[in-house]
Amino acid sequence: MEITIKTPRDFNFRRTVLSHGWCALQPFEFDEKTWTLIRVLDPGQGAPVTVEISSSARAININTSRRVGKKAAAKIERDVRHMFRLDDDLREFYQTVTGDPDFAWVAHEGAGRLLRSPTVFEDLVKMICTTNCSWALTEKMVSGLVHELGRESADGRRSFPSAAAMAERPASFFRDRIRSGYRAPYFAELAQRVASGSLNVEAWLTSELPLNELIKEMKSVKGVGNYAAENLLKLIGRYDGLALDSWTRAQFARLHNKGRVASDKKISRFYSRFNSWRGLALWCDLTRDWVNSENIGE
DNA sequence: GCGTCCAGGTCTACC
DNA sequence: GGTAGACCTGGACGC
Repeated sequence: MEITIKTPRDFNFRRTVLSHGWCALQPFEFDEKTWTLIRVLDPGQGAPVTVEISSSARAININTSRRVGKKAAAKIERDVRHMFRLDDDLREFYQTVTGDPDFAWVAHEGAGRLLRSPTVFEDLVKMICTTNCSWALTEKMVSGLVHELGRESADGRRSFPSAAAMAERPASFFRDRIRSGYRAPYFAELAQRVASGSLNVEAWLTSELPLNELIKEMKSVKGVGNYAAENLLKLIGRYDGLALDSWTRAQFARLHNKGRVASDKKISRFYSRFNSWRGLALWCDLTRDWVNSENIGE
């Protein structure tokens, strides 16, 4: 079964898929030969569905692993729109960067839409998995969660586990089976809070809290510090924070400081001209070469 | 084979 | 409020 979604004029499928590392973290799978993003989605009723997502002229095409009803199809479309940020309005951002010769390419290529998961919960858990470890360990922890606790689609692939599924497991499970180390009690506590309803992380998407209060709420989740909170903010559409980490600092040094370590203040000054869009400007700048000139187009 | 370092940080105790 | 030290894992590296 195929579902087609029209895309905005300034949308770039390839830039969005490769906007950051999420496309390599399960349940996402990226087929670079066919430029197809594959993952399991929970349609809300019945078994999970595997979707293969590709693009054509001004459209995203979704192939589902089985036929689904109207409600499920609508849920899948909502999830894909959410993941690819199709409803994000980046016109102000593009106007801002177009005035700068070194950043005009961002608008020209339609960069700036950061791929996200269908739920804030999934993004939050994954973000904690990226902290203080190698990318290989991040992949190991995330795939462990999917394989141990995800629901199975007909083709054997699995969804990302729900908070309820994770809440059924003790901290020892996350330590011994997921190999998440000191993060294990954090996952157990987070899943309990979300599953019980005492913490509604999905509400962050539409929160009208001032930035500082929203960050404070995010940091009430153990394992979430400045880096994780600022990256989560980017995924809910707020780009004030730079989310500096060892990789972004090294990349900035390479691109803008002749290979020498730059202070965080210097990095902050460099992007300050982009005001509330500075976090997104930084990310686009440092990841520009992730998509080369040969595969920018659709 | 073994020890050390460190990676897309965070938490806590202490000052 | 600022900071030092501890915290898990696993791969890379030097010996």
